[in-house]
Amino acid sequence: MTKQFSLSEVKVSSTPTERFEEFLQSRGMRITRQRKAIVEEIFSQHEHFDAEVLLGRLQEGEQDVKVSRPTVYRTLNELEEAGLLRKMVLGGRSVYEHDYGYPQHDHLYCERCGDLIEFQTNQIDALREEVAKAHGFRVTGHRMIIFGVCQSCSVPRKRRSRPLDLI
Amino acid sequence: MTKQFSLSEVKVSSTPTERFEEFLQSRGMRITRQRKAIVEEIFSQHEHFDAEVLLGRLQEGEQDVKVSRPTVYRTLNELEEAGLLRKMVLGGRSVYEHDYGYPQHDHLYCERCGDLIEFQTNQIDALREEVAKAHGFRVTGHRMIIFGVCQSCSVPRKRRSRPLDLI
DNA sequence: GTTGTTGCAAATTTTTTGCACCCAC
DNA sequence: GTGGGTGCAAAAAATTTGCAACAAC
Repeated sequence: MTKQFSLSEVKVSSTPTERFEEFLQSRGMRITRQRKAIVEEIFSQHEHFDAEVLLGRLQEGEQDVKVSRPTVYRTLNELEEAGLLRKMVLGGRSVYEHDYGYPQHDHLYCERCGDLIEFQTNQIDALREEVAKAHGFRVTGHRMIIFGVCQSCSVPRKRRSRPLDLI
Repeated sequence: MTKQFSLSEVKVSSTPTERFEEFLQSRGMRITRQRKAIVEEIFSQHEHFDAEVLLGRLQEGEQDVKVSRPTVYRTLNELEEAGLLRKMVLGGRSVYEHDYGYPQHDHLYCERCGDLIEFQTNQIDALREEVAKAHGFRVTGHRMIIFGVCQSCSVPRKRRSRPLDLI
């Protein structure tokens, strides 16, 4: 027996693929080989990525399914709508990350090496609600990025008499 | 006497234009009519704007200075570097706001009407430092946007039995 | 068989760049 | 006068779209 639930029971989807397929079905959209390939590629590893990187991963080697650039873009939008991906814009391109089966978090962004580090704190939720209430807003989400320089990038190579940005 | 300080005293700039000119001089860049026109147009009103809107404002009517699109983009970058403007990306385009002589704040963004509302709280600074310290980050700034639906957009036209996103 | 989906090529949108002429210093 | 700045046109980069062929239901 490979499944825990029989067909007549209420199905609680556990994998991103399942959840995406439910989303598609609920909208009368089709489960295609391309969409399957994209979701599986995305959730095969937990990293931040952009459309171009994903396309590269889908096209490298001999894949059984061909996926084009427009389809990648279209499917990324669908996955975002389905609540499986979160999008943010960094340096002019859209960067995605998993937003399913993964705790809510925010980011530290190193302006020097581009590294994106996740952090989590419960303080943001409270703040979010407080602010929203004060303005009569109904919150659907938030995005917070702290910009700066990460530890390894701020290790000085040589002793400097003045910081870089004053030169 | 129109100035409070003599030429030999340390100058404390008060207007955005002055500050930008100091920035330019410190970099060996020139104070041109175009750059002047752009700064003055931007700081003549306190609103969020994007490159296209600004260009429109600079070109409408009979202006004494002609400013082209590339110059607008180049100057916006300079103003950001000078610390006079803050940039954020919303809906695929860069949106700017004043970042000089104006208190630090963040935004509520209405996903329905696109309205951008400023809010301020001292809680974010503390949070920022706390998180940064924990990760060995040197913070240079942050950006926080709360997404949702504003009060006027969430006023129901008719009584609905189910929320929109379930249809 | 219908109707949504895909790939292709082309279009769009936003922003940047090369370069000859121009002007601030 | 000299070197940075500007406008123009063109390029670049990211993303979207029209459409005919295709495939999921």
